[in-house]
Amino acid sequence: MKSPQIRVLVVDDHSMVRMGLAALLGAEPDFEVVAEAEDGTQAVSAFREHRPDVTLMDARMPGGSGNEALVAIRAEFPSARVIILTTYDLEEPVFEAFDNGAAGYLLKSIKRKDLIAAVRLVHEGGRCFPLSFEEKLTRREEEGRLTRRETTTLGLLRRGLSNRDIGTAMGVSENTAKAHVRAILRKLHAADRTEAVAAGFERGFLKID
Amino acid sequence: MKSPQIRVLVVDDHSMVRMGLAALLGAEPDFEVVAEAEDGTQAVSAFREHRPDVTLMDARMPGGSGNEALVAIRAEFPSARVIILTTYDLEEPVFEAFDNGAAGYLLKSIKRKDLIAAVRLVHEGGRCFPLSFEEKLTRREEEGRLTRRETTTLGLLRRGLSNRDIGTAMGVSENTAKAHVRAILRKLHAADRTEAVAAGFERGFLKID
DNA sequence: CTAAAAATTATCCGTTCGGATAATAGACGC
DNA sequence: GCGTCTATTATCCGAACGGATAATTTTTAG
Repeated sequence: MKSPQIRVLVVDDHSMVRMGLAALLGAEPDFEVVAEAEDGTQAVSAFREHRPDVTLMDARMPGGSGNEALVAIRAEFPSARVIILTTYDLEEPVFEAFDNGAAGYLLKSIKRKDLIAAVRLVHEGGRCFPLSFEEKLTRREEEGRLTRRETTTLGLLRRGLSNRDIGTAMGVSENTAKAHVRAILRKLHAADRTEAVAAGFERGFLKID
Repeated sequence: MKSPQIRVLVVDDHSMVRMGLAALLGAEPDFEVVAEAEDGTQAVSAFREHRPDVTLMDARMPGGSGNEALVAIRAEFPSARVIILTTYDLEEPVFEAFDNGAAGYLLKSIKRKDLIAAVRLVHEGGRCFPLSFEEKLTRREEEGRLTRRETTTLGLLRRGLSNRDIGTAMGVSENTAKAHVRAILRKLHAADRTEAVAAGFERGFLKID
């Protein structure tokens, strides 16, 4: 081992993805997968034990999202470099990863060459986010993100609740619920609550299951 | 090669999944990954050339779903044994795979041991579908599947169209559109069009992107 | 060919929605 | 302390929605 190794932690609930990543990265002589984890809890433990240079972590896992594990790891190790991996390019999870101090965000469809380059870049202190990310951040600032109450409201809209029932469920008046719904429609550019829920899924505010 | 090899074709747009599957299957002495493909078109070509015993194919790929490739392959090779792989257990894609003659349907979260067993089972002529599949099939028969027009209508609901606009878009009257919407609400057990769209995503009738 | 399923249209009616508008109060940051 | 953001509430009103019901035509399947 004369050249400095890049020590990588791989976190994904799918063993086939973990093995694939290990195979992809292992082909590079200066890469070393020092540990694997199946969920967020294991990820934090594994990070503590191995202190990897770079962590590749799936955005969605049973028992805590990748973003939760990211927060936990960076709370304990502020200099941790974590790249979030995802299947779909939904903007909300990217924003969360960015806000939580991720070093990068990559689609699982990335080609081997680009993956290697991204890990090297992050190892050297760089960050890698989608090309279209800047403009999305800009638009997010212009239009505003959904507030806590609006996020709750969107979750109730999805369940088919009327404004009245949303008010009851949230302990506020029907008029307040209506105000939240209108704010959602405006921010998501939706014509009605139905399109808002669809946009919620498309942009990652709402998740299946 | 004294023992008969099980020749496998792996189809997935993610190279890390292809490599992972190859690694998982390659560990078995009587398994051989004879080809890989990145999309449906390549899958059909690869099948023609290699005639694998079992094909493992991702349900969703750019340029044609796994189900489309499944139909194409089985039209040409009716005895083809194809297992559809998917990340989420959405019922509609499972139904499609079943209807199109898939030999099985597996979640990507499957453990190595179970994957091996499933491929062996399929190679021997068996079929593997989720345990909960029977009852879902039953419920599907009771409640009826969405018709072609209803599926179209659901896609327009998602876009935020009113009944009137749905009628215009489909070249029918507003009353007809309303009838389709009501049929959708009944079949999906949705209180309103908003919950119907959410159910559409959750059950795989609607897809992100 | 015939029975079942799908597609089409319509009316009535009470409920809900969404736009426009405005005001008050608490929290947070600088 | 002061402005911004969030949360809350309210009213008015036309448009849209969803339930109930029923009939006709077209298509599909056996």
